[in-house]
Amino acid sequence: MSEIQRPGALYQQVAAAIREAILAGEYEPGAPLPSEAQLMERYKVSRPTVRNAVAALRAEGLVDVHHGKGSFVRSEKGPAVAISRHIGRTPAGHFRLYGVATWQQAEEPHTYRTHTTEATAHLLGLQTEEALFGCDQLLVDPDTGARAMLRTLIPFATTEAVSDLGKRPDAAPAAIYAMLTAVGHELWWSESVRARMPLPDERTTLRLPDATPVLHVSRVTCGTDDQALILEELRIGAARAELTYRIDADK
Amino acid sequence: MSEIQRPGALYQQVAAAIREAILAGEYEPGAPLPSEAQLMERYKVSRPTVRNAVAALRAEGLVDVHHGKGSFVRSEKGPAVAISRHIGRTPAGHFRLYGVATWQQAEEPHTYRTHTTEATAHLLGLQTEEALFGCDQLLVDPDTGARAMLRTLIPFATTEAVSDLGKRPDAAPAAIYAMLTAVGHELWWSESVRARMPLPDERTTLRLPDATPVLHVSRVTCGTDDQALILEELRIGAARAELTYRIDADK
DNA sequence: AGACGTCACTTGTCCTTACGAGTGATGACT
DNA sequence: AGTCATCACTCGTAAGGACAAGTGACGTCT
Repeated sequence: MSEIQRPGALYQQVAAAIREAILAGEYEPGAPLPSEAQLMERYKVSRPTVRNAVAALRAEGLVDVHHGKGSFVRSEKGPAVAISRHIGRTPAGHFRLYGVATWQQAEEPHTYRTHTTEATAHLLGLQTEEALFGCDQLLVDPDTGARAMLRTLIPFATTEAVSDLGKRPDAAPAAIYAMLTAVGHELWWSESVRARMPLPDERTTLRLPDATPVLHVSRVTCGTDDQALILEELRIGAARAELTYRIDADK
Repeated sequence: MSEIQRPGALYQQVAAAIREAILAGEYEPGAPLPSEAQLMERYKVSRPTVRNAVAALRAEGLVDVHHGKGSFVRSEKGPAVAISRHIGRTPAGHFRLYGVATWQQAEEPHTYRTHTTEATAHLLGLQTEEALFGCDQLLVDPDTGARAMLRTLIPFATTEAVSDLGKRPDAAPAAIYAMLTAVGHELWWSESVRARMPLPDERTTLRLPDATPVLHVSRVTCGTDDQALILEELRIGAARAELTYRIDADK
């Protein structure tokens, strides 16, 4: 390393130098970094050290690396999709879920039967091992190409009360809400938002770049008697999406 | 590698083998993995390959490594703190922000003067380079030790209308809302939630483990005339926290 | 002109070797 | 008994070499 070494490990010094250069605008977003050979030459370090430094920047999400081409400054430009989790109703009385409503199914929905786990039972207010309808969908935003995994879990108690639902567990959320309202439910929702690193299969199906977390949203839909009717789980790459909420103070 | 090699790189095969063992419950959460030397022996690979495999599992957040001790299966047990972003009002008319309200300041708040950037100007409905009050706080949940960074940005226009606010820009959010309500505002909030990997300084101040994203919440508080009054930005490690929202359909 | 093979460049993988540094237990010395 | 040095174990860092694999351009052959 040619510079004054402050923090500690060599590769961290190299990483810090490159990071500062990026944040200082020395390399434009999308522009290529020097090749590994050039970085070895510039900082007088071995290739493993250079690779270690670049790996650190990769883990921070600052740099994208393409095999055979080079390393490039990630062009952030913020989330491409704003998913509004605010739920409105059209004048005709139909529900509108802003954002996700316009998405398209990337492949055939997969419906199946399963049962509650410890986590899902708690959210739905049921015992464990109770039977559920399940439906997994892969959604795509045609404009941006952003992908999302949507899982809908419906207790048998709900489908018994709403016969249409048992026939169409793969219906769009808005349609499901309409069915529930048709039988007299006054709906409200409870959402919890988490973020974590994707598992390998999520990385591939959502087509996630390096170092991009997934937003994991669990929405429990409740009816008039405050009983949980449906559980929806949405997973989406956080690099491309943001969730928006509108909140009014209780009066 | 002793097993049949399917995917590709050796280290990925090793990583996959360990990952499956973890997910199959072969190693309990919190239990130590075999040491690097033992993994070299078991899979007949070199140390760099073993380290590469473990690094992959680290990046997935499956494994925690402690220098001098060993590698351990991360004990997830879900988020420790549920931060309710639902805003209620006490019978006396004071605001309550569930969750964050009980947090304590970990160090002295830092107040300063700054100006709007391209991003903040858009959220606040202002031009760029307009003057702002800023206040950065580091909050700690005494129960769980979870840490959060809270930044409050207040346009001069807001402090002029609410004289108390100019004197106490480091006030707690609930107190600020009370001040705004006292001058006749009917408040509502617009929040956007994103997740990304932390920058190095965020990693240290929030004391984040490996491979944990940060949840980044931007809350714009608006008054009676739907004009933006305040921008609050909350950053918190996603491994320990989840955000919860209650949503009612428009009627 | 077009198709295709080659070549130079890039990053990816894997090995060997060596030493530094944190941790905890063991055991000797005071 | 208590204190502290030592040691064996862990992971961390760094260097060197070698070859595989993806990419794009250049040049040749048809």
